[in-house]
Amino acid sequence: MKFWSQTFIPTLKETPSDAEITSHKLLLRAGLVRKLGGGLYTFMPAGLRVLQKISQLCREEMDREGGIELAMPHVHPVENWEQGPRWPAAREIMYRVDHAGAGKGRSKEPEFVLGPTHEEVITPLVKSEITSYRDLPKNFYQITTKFRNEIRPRYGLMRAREFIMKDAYSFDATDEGAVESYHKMKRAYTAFFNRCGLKTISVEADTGVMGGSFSHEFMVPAPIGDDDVVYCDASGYAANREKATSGIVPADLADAAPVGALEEFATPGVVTIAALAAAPYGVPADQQFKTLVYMGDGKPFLVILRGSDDLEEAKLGALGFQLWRTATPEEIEPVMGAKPGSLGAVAGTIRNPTALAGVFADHAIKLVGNGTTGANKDGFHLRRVNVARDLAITSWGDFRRVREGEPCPKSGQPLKIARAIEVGHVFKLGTKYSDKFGAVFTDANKQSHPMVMGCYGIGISRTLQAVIEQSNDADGIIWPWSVAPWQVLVVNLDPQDAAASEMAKKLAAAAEAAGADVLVDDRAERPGVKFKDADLIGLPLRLTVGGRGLKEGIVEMKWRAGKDVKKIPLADAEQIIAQAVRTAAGLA
RNA sequence: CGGGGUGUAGCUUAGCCUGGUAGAGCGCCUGGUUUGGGACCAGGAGGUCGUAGGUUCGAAUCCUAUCGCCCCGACCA
Repeated sequence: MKFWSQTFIPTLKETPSDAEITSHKLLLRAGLVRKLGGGLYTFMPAGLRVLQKISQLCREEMDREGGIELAMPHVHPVENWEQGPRWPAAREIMYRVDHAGAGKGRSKEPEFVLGPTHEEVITPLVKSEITSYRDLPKNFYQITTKFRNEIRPRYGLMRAREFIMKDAYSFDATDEGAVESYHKMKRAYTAFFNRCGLKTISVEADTGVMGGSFSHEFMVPAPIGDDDVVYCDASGYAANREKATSGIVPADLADAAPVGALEEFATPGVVTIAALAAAPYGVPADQQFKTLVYMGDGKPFLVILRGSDDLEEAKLGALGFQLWRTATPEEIEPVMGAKPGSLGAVAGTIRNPTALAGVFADHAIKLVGNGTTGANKDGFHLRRVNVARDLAITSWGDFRRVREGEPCPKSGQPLKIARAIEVGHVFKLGTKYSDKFGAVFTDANKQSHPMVMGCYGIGISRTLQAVIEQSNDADGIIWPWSVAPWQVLVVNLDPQDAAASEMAKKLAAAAEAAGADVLVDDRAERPGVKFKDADLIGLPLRLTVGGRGLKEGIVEMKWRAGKDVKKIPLADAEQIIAQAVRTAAGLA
């Protein structure tokens, strides 16, 4: 048992002004963390306990599915990253570490980076250590601090520069094996989040910088989330908005026959979809083609969408570029022949079509059939543009952003969209990393193959905050039994009184013997302060010992999540408490 | 990086517009009274007003720059 006076739980009556969301406020007010700088937090004693409990649950679930724990360095030689498949994209989020005296030496400046994840470390390791199919599959994991130079740290631990993550890497001999490893991890994640008392939904996700063939994210629905989840209750379809599709695009290209010859018309000053939709032109947005110019690994390419649709930028990842961004007007004009606002993809109107890396069309433009687009001549547009006849399309894809209410691709029912926080992510990577690093093995037929990989992350510190975000009330945190810093709080209202202190210790010992972690509030504070703090720090079970109760021959028992205060007779108290603890632990 | 906001005691903040010796509440220290839901009385400590320039007889207040932090957008567990 721990006495409050012997540890350090600096609670705050007032909310620090730099916290905005509930969980961040409670982290600070309950004395769980303190800020060092933007996205940098000290875990205070109680916060550290929660972190350790969550880590332990994670460890147990990983081990259950065959995970093997190890610990890799935080400082990585930059060469590992230069060799890896995602250096151009990853370098921007990595902190660089130069050794003392860098730049003074005669040879090339050694350079290190702080690890944002560890594919570039584990893959070379496995390459040199594992060469036979007999040693596969393997799944290595660790729970460590990760470093990312976040563009914008925010919401306390939700998006930090330095955070705790569980990362795992699976290596299989076959694709089927990799799929099996992937499902084991999905299972482990589901079990882990359940044990943390966290309601999550798993959604299809974009693979992003990671690369890889498919992935799922574990999301906690919350209005402050960074992601939009698109879902359908009827079919169970759920996907990150970056990845989500809708059933809105059934049209066949053949249905849209040309309706006449192309015609150019003057549109002085019209540079937006909305302006062309307004009088005097009156071309509805969904009858326009929107032409966007992007730069992919240094070369321009076009994306064509319905005028009424928005681009979902993450979907451009399917095009195979390492890096992409919107093109600047200076880059656009020499290629297209016009400034943004008058652009189009009609073959023959593009000034320098050979400069383009491709023209990529969203399926939804089939719904337009014949529409209006820019003439690649400032102040002019073209009408009666036919998709099949006039547009110089390299390939088709899904690039549009899904909107709420569009039909579900599975059930046809209206899709819903909700904000959510990503707390876990599983990727099937394939051989992207093993190819790059030469992580190969020899099979039974003496043939050499690249290992098939997967990688799996859980934001441990983020999970901690997500639990608070999901489990609190106006008075403070309501910890689930499984991750509470302590599970039982014995409030001694009269710590100067020997009998009360004796009883408090006795009850604490009984709870502890039954398997609970116990905190005893022995501070010389007024009762009001102690009750307020008890609610704020949110331990699941509260026992109250005071002179008044002792005179009556009772102590009080109250669950943080409930309202009832039970008076229990002193004679039965130890037994009742032990029973309550066992029951709660059994539920956890 | 773009847009918006903000910086005054450990915390929450007033004062700034309209320049004139920096105020309060909480917390902290001392003494007393209290004692079952953030007590009361009396006394006390604590602030180069983010930093640097400038304007002015005089700057927390006006101007410029700079830094930190918070919020909105693009990236991530």
